[in-house]
Amino acid sequence: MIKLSKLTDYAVVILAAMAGQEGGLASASSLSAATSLPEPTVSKTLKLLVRGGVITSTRGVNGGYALHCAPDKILVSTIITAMEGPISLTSCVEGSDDSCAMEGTCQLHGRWDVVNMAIKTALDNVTLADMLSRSCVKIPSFMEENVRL
Amino acid sequence: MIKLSKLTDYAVVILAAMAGQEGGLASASSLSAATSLPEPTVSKTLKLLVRGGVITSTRGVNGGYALHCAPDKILVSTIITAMEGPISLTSCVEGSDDSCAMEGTCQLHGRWDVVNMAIKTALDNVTLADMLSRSCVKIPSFMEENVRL
DNA sequence: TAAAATGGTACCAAAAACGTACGGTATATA
DNA sequence: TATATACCGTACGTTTTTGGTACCATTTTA
Repeated sequence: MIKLSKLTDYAVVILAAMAGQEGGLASASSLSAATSLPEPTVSKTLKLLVRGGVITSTRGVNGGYALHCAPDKILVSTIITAMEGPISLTSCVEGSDDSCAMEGTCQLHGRWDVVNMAIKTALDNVTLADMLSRSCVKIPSFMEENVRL
Repeated sequence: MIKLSKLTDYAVVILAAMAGQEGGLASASSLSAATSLPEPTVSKTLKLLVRGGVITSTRGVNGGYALHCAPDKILVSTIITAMEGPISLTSCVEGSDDSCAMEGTCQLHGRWDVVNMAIKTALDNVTLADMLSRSCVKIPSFMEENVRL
């Protein structure tokens, strides 16, 4: 089904809430209230986003989270990578620890990188802002020209 | 991890074997021998590829499988769709049976379609032939021009 | 009629995802 | 300095998905 995890979906919902509120830090609990998502889940999601560099965190009283940069500067690929790890479609390419089981016979070892790069490029060209724009009138950046890919 | 299932990986390996052998039909058992993959797995994979229209099948004695068209006409998106179902990243958009749990609060219901389309477009521009070309000199079709996506 | 080959379905074990909980650490304020 | 707030890291049990296999039905040729 080539689908993303629910956590990634939540991430965008949460980021949308953060982008919506003007200024200041947002705590995990306030974002939980804003999104109607359970607090532990929100917290878990935020931690991953911090680790991925999508948002920043401030500890202590009055602490919270904030977008690391403007929504139109946050790439969807960055969000997905933060939530799901590196974007690579097959186990052949992801890690070097266990080499492909059919090393000898597999005639296209690593050729998935062609596809991986295509997807990576596609995701690099969609920003959080593209996803947030409610009016369907706006044309996402990747459709502005008559590009083939 | 946004990764494909192993079956999809096997599919490409099998398709490579089919593209490699000149003419005639290939049976599941012969493809099993050619790829060193267990026969039941090969069989299962082939069934899905037939259903997806990637290959054709002939029943009965001397039957077997054949590519539906030339490798450079077979899109990676077609292969992936055959093996994993429709390409849509989140459950929000895939089926209409269970509507999004946070219908009211989710402010970007369906906005993943922007990303889905980007990925679909990317996969539509890579063919099986692109993946099979062993010489790294060949430039995949989607890289021929200076496209942004 | 028998053999070869695909078609469809069902099942079990393994792996991954989901949701949650718990203890730790940093920081502002009283 | 004490305390409350809020992030940080890890771990655990349940549920879902995937992976691999088996079984029987159907089709076609010799």
